[in-house]
Amino acid sequence: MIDQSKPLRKSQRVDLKTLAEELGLSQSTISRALRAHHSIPESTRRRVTTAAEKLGYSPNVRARGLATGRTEAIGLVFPLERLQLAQTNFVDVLTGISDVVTRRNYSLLLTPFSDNEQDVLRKLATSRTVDGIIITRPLVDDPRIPLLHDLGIPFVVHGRSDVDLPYSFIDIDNAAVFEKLGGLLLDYGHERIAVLNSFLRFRYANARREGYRRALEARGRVPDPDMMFETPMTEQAGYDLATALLSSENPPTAFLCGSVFLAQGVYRAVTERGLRVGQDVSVVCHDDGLRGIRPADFDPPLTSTFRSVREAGEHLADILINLVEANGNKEPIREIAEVDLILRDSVGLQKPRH
Amino acid sequence: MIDQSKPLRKSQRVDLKTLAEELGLSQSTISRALRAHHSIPESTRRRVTTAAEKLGYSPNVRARGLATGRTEAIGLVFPLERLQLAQTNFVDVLTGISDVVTRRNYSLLLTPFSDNEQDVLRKLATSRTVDGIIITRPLVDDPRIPLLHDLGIPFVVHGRSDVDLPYSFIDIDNAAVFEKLGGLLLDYGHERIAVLNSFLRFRYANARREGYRRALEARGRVPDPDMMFETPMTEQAGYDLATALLSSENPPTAFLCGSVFLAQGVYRAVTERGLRVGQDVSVVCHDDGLRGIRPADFDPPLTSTFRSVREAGEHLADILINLVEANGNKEPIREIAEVDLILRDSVGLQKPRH
DNA sequence: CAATTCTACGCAAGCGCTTGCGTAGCGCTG
DNA sequence: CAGCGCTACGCAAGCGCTTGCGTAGAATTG
Repeated sequence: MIDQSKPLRKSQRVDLKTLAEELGLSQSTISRALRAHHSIPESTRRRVTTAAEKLGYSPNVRARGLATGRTEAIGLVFPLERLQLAQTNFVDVLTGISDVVTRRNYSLLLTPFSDNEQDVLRKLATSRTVDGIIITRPLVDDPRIPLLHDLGIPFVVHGRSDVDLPYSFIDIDNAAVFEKLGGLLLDYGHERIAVLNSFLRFRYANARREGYRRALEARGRVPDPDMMFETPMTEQAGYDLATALLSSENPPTAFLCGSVFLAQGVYRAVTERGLRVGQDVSVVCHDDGLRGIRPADFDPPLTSTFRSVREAGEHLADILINLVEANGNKEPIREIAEVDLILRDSVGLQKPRH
Repeated sequence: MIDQSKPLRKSQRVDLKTLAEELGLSQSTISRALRAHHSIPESTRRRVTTAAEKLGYSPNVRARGLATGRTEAIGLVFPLERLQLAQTNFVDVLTGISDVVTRRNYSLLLTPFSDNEQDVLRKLATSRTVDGIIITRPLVDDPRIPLLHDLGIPFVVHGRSDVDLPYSFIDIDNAAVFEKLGGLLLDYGHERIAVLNSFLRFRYANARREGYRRALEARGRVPDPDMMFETPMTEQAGYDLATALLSSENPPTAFLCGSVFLAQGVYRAVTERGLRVGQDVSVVCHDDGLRGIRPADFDPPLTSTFRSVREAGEHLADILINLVEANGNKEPIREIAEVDLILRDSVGLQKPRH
């Protein structure tokens, strides 16, 4: 344990001044050398960087932030329960964000809230803790967007909102999701389709409903309000609903689910009643590509639309950081990704009723 | 949309100076008033706070941080894959941490790394981005601990390491976990017990092995190296291993699993072979109390030791923040929590072999 | 070789906040 | 009413960094 090779005197705070004295240069030169300013010749630059390395110098981000107005950190604001719930796509989004943030040498400030989101956002923005903000799951008409817009901080939304402001978002074509999924079931002859959607206050759920309506309309039909449900996107909810519906007097022959978790619950209910998915009952859903739950592994494999929410996370972070670094000289980014409909074995022709 | 009640001129940066001019006071007074310094009378304090509220002032954390040396943020450093994997207790720990951090008005800096953890830690500490650091899953002899210790930044470890330094940690008695679990199986007469442990480089896995050894020893027996496994803590790993073992010529009659995921896999393997857990094969595990996977809901309910890893997370954050606020005038906190052994129905007497 | 242009670096003013020290002006006391 | 201690506040020096502007001295030019 006798190790004299330790390069730095322990916990002696080493700052620019120290470095400057050590090298007989001014702070400005050191600073510029470290930031690779062009006015500094390669030779001294190297001298500086090696000295910095040796002394274990790394700039005080608070001071730098004060001077530059930049933090090199972005914030992710979300309701705490999205972390608490087991069945959520949040962690997958987080993973994507986290990945890019790390790669681009930024920091990620996790900012959960319980009930006072507006305050949290306002404080995060005005305290200049972060350079930009990501928010998720926008409502149909989301007040956070005008708020952040007024606050003048770069932000990007995972999903969009029907707000007439120039903000950045990425989204998938949620109307297309339910239009494709619904259309498939209709084309297979299903007449009673249970639609398990999320809560309509969320823009994406709303769009999905509209997409389903279009699928019906294109085939000369109209929605049956009794078959449209707003429900949490959990296995249990799917199970409960499916169980109830299947034992009703006029049970659905197909289920259109907003998430894999719902579909999972529906599978369980169907199986439990001795029925067979894909034969007696058809099931489809939208798949976010979550870790650990893959439609292809269902029995039978589950037909679904697909778009990786983790990639969405990566994208969000990239867009936001670009926005930040462009310093406001950048048009809002608005991306609507296509979804793929992947046919597997969970859909069959509607059987004649007996 | 004609709303003249908007309280603040949009995005005009409002700082201490602005406030000071607005109120005809000095910056110092404003600052002290906002921090509720005793030399400021209640009356002016109120005047200041209401003005601050009205103008939407919140202090620039970078500047404050520079002046005070505090960030009011803590960092969580972890390998990125702990987020990527579906089966991990990491998100539960994170949830606990996140909860407390929010409650105590701190920020949480998520700092994943891919391969250069030491650098990340060093940079995080010396750049003064955070006031303290949480690290997880220590090795038997973990180099991060001396590093952080030398760096002189407050930190706390989730789990402990056999390093002779005064650092803070919380842990469970992992030896007791496998001693209890193993003892139970032994007392039920099992002779061939497959032990599915994590990798021994981790201190906790090591301690567990030792605990199991003690359980054996107390009953006059010695470990069978062929029955001790180091494996990822996933369902698939549990399934694969159990499948292989059950079809070997001298199959185990019991499985001691390090995690619920492993146990889940073992259940699947057992069931698939037409055997019955609790009758033909016994299974026990340690349960971290993860979201969405509860031993009590297994079929049959799974006997396990229990300690909530989410509470551990809460605890970690609390301890670290206390440490930070004590400013180094605080002895290291070392807590080793008890685990409860909860008997359910997954253990039966060893059947006589036929 | 004087005039000019670079090259390589230094000065010093912030960034927005905290805080040790100082000081008017007030009400008391004796 | 001089002397005193408070009360309520202001001054100004940082915290560690960035950056616009300035300037020696070397290199280049005609």
